[in-house]
Amino acid sequence: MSVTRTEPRLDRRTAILDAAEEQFARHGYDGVTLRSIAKHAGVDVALPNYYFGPKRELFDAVLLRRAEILNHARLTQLEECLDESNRKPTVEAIIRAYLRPMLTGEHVHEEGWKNYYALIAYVNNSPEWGGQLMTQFFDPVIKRFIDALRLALPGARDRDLYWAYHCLSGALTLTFAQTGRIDRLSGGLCLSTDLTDAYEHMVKFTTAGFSAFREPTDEKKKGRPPKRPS
Amino acid sequence: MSVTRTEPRLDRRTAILDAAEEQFARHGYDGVTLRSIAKHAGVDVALPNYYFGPKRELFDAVLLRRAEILNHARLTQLEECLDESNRKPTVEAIIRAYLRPMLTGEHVHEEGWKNYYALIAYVNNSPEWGGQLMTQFFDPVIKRFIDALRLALPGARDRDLYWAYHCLSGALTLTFAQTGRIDRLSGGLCLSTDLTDAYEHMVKFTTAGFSAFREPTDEKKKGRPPKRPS
DNA sequence: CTTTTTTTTCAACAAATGTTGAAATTGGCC
DNA sequence: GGCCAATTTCAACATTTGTTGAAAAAAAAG
Repeated sequence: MSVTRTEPRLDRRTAILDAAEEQFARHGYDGVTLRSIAKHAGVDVALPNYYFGPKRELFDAVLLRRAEILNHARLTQLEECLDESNRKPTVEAIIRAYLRPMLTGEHVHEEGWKNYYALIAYVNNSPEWGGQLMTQFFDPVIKRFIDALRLALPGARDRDLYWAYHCLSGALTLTFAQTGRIDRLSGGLCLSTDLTDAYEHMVKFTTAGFSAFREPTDEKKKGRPPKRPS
Repeated sequence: MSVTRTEPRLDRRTAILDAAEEQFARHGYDGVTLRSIAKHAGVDVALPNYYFGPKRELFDAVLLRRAEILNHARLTQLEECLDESNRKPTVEAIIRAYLRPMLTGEHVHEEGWKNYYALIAYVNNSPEWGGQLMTQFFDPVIKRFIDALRLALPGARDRDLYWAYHCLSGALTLTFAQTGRIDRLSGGLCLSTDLTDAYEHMVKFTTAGFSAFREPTDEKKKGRPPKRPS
């Protein structure tokens, strides 16, 4: 029952998690077999089942492992940003707090974390699990960021903030999907592996995007006078 | 060799394509079996192979079927926008030309097209095929849009435009993934199925995002915000 | 040491997978 | 009708899949 001592069984366990993380991120849930995971982890086929039960629960375990760490890192950045600004944060500062842990954090060059982020990109865009899993693992923290954005954009409607976050989330996850598309499209001018470059551009783009909702515009103002009594 | 008359063989063929489209969009390439496709199409298991060859070529056929139509619709909108503006288009007009066919076009309520868009969302974020397939099917048209954006943002660097398009693409594909996440996150305030609402918000967000690159900021000049002349 | 518990291996299971070749059916054309 | 080609069905194939139970090995405990 020792805690600090490196228990040998954990080596196999984390090896399985690491291998599963990489495989799931690369090929998706159905594109991966337990046998390939076991082979990459250097263990027997039956071992994943011994530790994690059925395949689906192994998938959840992979997702859960780093979720808390990421959430904690984001919340730390957010509170720091709120404190420094005396609870009057700028939009850019909030977005940087949100993106920094993933794009310029300390573990940004660790292969394991990159695989994890790619996996999140897969999950976020998956019609099967996107809604359920992202809500379960990340939305509590996202709500905190929305709260902060309300402070930075007092005029904006909630609906606008949610849609804006939707855009931010889509851009971020596409970045981590690491498809290499932007490399080809730009003829090598942009590198999908250059996360620092991606970070600066995404900050600028999404900050402007959020700020566009600073004051709510009349929704239906396309040549027809609004019928709403206001 | 008649053209207009509905040839009976085409019924089975398109039934297979429709079923494959829906299944692939919902579960991804590896999450779908030829048997489930055949069952949904109401045909024998061997028929997909007869028409399209191996599974992977059926997948490509699904992707290809509507790609040209979508590309054509987008180019039409773009040229219209360029003509109307005397080759001095606004950013917003270009973005609307890009999004309109998918979000407010005539076939926006056809189930087949919605499935197709969800499939593109899947492909765009897939590390396996994202780079290859999106480049092959869509990037020629995207380059035309980048050209137009250069007209609208003469001061922007090309690298900025590519990254900005990257953000737009990520937001758009997440919209079509139809995960329902924004519904839960917003507590029902936003509906992922309300494409008109998504359209207006994405236009506003991404227009501001692109416009943020109107003048290139000095890359390494953190403490000095540039003064916009206006 | 012995005993007990935990971990790992091994072999095998039933079910499901993509694919194929031959047979059966259909439809068009003389 | 008969003939030919295109289409569809059927049955089966060799693999591969996730999972399991028992045996073996390793580790921990006494």
